[in-house]
Amino acid sequence: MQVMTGGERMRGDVFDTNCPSRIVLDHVTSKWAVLVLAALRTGPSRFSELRRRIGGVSEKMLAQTLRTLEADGFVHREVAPTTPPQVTYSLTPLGEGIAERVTGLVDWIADRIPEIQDVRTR
Amino acid sequence: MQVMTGGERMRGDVFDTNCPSRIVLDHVTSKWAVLVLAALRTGPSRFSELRRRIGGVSEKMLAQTLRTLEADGFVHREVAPTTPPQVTYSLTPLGEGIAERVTGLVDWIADRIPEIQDVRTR
DNA sequence: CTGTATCCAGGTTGATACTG
DNA sequence: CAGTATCAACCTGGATACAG
Repeated sequence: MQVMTGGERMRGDVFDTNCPSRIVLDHVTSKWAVLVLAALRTGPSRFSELRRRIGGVSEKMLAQTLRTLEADGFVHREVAPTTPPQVTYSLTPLGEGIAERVTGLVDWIADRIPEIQDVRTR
Repeated sequence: MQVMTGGERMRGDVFDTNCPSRIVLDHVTSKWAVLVLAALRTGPSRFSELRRRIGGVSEKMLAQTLRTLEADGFVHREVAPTTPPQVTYSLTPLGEGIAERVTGLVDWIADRIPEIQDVRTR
């Protein structure tokens, strides 16, 4: 935790490293969140189904990612009171918006990978 | 480093955690890269000027971030052969594209912070 | 099935000191 | 001015075991 000692930077914009926008940005661009958002764009999904579709994710990280996205209002969690319990995750309207943009950014980059690789070799 | 043991996931899309797009996404959405891109959108800037404008960044992290962005082709580094040396950083055309989109994403999120905070308190 | 708790290795960060 | 080198501290993430 870093303390602002003076009034040197009090704007609420992107230059404030700990502004809410930056925190949410980190959430939605995190390693697994990108994949969760992409997976949920095709429709609601259960925990174990997500775990299967997103290869390599641990239970801990999937649960953590889903909790964060839920807290931010991007993902809806629906528990069916059965035994064993069934939990279904889906995108909220807000979640669909962010999912579209995040995957859009990934796709924009993907389209330019040839150019980027080109620079790297030069 | 994780090894793919089978052919279970060979697509080149977003579901491949280590695909080039994801790597570049991590670069440009990293803590300091977002701020560097935002700072450079207003025009070329020198090392120490960037350090002043982006409060809290260490020399090491600024240098590291700039080297990564340069390697990806988003930032151009111009050295004037004077003493003391003058190094000027600027966005490449590719860099302007990504800067626009990254800050756009941050702004999109910023616009919805009220909604998000609303969910958090509920 | 859907998680939570714990532990630990590895990577990332930042302070500091130093160089050309 | 514009960095690089070094090192300790922190944090993240994954494996494992366990619980409701």
